[in-house]
This record gives sequence, structure tokens and C-alpha cells, in this order.
Amino acid sequence: MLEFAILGLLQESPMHGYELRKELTAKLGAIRAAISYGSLYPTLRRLQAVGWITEAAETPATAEEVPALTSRRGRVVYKITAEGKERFAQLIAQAGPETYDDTGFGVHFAFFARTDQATRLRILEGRRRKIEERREGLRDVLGRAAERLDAYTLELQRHGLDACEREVRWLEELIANERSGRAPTVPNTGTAGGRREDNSPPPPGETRNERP
Amino acid sequence: MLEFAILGLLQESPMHGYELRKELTAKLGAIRAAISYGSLYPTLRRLQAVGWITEAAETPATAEEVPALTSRRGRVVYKITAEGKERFAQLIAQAGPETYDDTGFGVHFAFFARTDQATRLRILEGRRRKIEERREGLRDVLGRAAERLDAYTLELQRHGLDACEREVRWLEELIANERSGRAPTVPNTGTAGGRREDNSPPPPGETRNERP
DNA sequence: GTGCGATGTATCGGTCCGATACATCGCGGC
DNA sequence: GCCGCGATGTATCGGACCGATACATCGCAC
Repeated sequence: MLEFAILGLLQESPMHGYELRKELTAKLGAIRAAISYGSLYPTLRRLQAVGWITEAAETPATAEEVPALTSRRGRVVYKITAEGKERFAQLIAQAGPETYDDTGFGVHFAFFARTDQATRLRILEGRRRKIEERREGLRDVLGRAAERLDAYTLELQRHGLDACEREVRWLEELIANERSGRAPTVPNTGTAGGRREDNSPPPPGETRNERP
Repeated sequence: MLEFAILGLLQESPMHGYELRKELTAKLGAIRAAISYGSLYPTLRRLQAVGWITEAAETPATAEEVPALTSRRGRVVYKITAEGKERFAQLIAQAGPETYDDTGFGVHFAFFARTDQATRLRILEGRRRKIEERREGLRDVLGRAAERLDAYTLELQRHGLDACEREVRWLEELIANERSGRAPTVPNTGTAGGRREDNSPPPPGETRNERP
């Protein structure tokens, strides 16, 4: 998961660890807490070792500047390699069952702008399936095993059931949207460097009639 | 977390691993997937090593029965010890910040029937605080950084924000309920008048930390 | 009688977290 | 002037938990 998220983010622009964590937190804030350095740095090292990312020299914005006054430990800026982009594409294509759990789904969803429409649909439907199963499980417990459980446990299940139903509805909307809307696949830009602020997918924003 | 859940469950009755997992899944189904044997069995071993649980001979329901026909590998039934109960009470009393993340909160909540009211209130309020913070973070991102993010990421944040708001309301109700006395019934529950949430003060005499 | 799914115990490698350590930078206060 | 302090930044270590896998028994259907 972390690997996937890092590769995805580095495609937007090169970054150093700290920055990566902040971006990750902003992008995934809805689905998980800030990721830990205890996993981030080792993963970065691993990705570099297999050649999916490389260290990029810290750009001295205006060239000459501030060389080695002190032996500054400098930030380590990483950028993705061509192999890394391939790997990312492969991870998207492989998206299977493990992609449907809470975290896996969230992370994949966060990179839907870089995912082709067919895969988006597959993931959304897989997720819906999974949530429906969880929902049925909760209904079973609330129906059949209710008397075995205390009031707090029951309340927890009720709350969980509610969340499931809500998520299924959300997914339905997204799926319908996906099927009817144009989905200009955001191209996996070959080696084009800069960040494109391309917000093209016409997408789910259109469901704006949220609650009052 | 697992340790806590195991000690909590074994206070209801002795169980073997497989059964424990099923009960755990039923009780915690709303908040997390089935727990893995890869963590369950090692944890059981650890808890036994420090003396919080012990192996109970598998009761041969009708005594004489089936001795060693084959060297049956038989199920290993565990029961909690007095030290284990103490440990459980201690874990409840200590409930701090780590208790407020999604899983930690859910597990503690599932054992609220064995938790004194003051602690219940503390946990509910801590959780609310935490969710409010997450909510503010999401609002920030949606407000300030919206143009930096693609439509899918934004939709994810919106969904997350909605979930936060909903959970805060849920917690408010539970807190109000808790303060004013009676059981954790949120408005539209099926059962009339609120089932007697009988905090069975765990078996005779063992725990002190209990308040009706 | 044979296959097959549920029951049941167990291990191994790998991912990720939480705590901790340490160093630099810019800023406001004394 | 210089001191603390919070933000920035890199890094490691032990431990919790997962997912895959292995293996054995039981009951039942075919």
C-alpha cells in the first residue's frame, strides 16, 4: 500500500520524505492516520534499491547558492523512474481482492485520476461487494445473535451497519456516474516532467446535491 | 488490542482459539475484519506465559469418555486467571490517547459493559475530540487545498468528512445518554424502553473498579 | 469409500506503527 | 546577543498484526 501511494505521489513531482508524508496525509486524511516514518523511510530505501525511485540532487533554486557552509545533511529528494511508473501501472492493473479492504480501497481511490475507467469500475464494484457482505454479516448478528450481546455491543453493530448502508449508496452513485460519465483516462504521462494541474476527469463532483 | 479483547472475551467463558476468533469476529465485526490466526495464537501463548490465562482441560462432558483412542490433538481451551482479570481492569483504567483511534476505540467500546461509567465517558469524549480534529483537518483540505487535488481525491475527502460529522453526532448522543443515566440506546432502537443493560459485575468478587 | 467443507492448531515472512534519537532553521522574547 | 521552541528533516528499533500456508480431524453427502 505504502509503495503504491509513494509511486503515485512521486509522479506528481519529486519530493523528500517529510514532504511526502505531508502530501500523503493530506491526500489520505479521510481514510487513515498519518503514516509513520518507521515505515516511510525503510520503504523509500527499498524502492530505491529495486530501482523504482532515485535520489535527485536537491535543486539549488538559484544555482550558485549556499554550498557547504556547514556539512549540511541536506534533504534527500526522490523522483520516480520509468521502471517505477511501470510498476505503478502494474499495481493498478493487478488490483484484486486485497484492494477492497478499507485501506486498500481508499488508497486506490485516491489515485483514480491515474486509473483507467475499466479498472475504476472493477474496484468500485469489488468494494461494493465486500461492503455488502459486511453488511449482511452485521444484519445476521443483529438479527440472530442479538440476545447474546450487551447493549453497547449492539449499538456498535448498529452504527457499523448504518455506515455500511451509507457506503453502499455512495458506491452506487459513483458507479452510476462512472458508467454514464465520460472518463478521459488520465494518461500515464511518459516522461513528461512537470506537474500538470490537470483535473480533467469530469467525475463525481457532479453529485453535488448533498444534504442541505 | 488483541490482548485486551481476549481477556475481555474469556471473562464471559473459557474458549479455545477457533471459538475465540469467531466470537471476536461477531463482537467486533462492525469495526474490523476477522482477526488473523497469525496474531491470535502467538498472543495466546504470550498471555499464558505471563499467567493471565491458563489452559483448562477440555471438559469431557460426560466424564469417562474417549481417552486416548488416537493421540487426538484435542482443542486447547483457555480460561482467564485472577491476574488476567486484574490486567484487564488495569487496561481499562489506563485507557488513554491510543484508545481513541478507530480500532482502539471500537474494541474498548465493545467492552463498555465491563467498564465503569466514568471511564466510558472519558473514552467517548476523547474519541469525540479526535474525530473533531480529523474533521477540521478535512475541512481545511477541502477549503484551502481544494484546487490542488483531483476530483476523486476531493470526493473521498467529502465522504470522509460526512462520516466524521455523523460519528460526532453519534458520540454526542451516547455522551448525553451516558450522563443522564440509562443505557446506550440511541433514539430509534427496536427494543422498547431499553433493555436492562445489566452490567453483570464480573463473577463474584474479583473486580473492585465497578460502579453501577 | 471418497471427496469436501467446517473445525481446529500452528508457523513464517513481511508490512506498518509508535517511540525515540538527533540535527538544523527561523523566530520571538528577554 | 543568545536562548528556547516549534517546525523541518532523516533515521532506527522492537513489537503488533496480517496473509499465506501447512496439516490433521470430523461429519456428511454422493
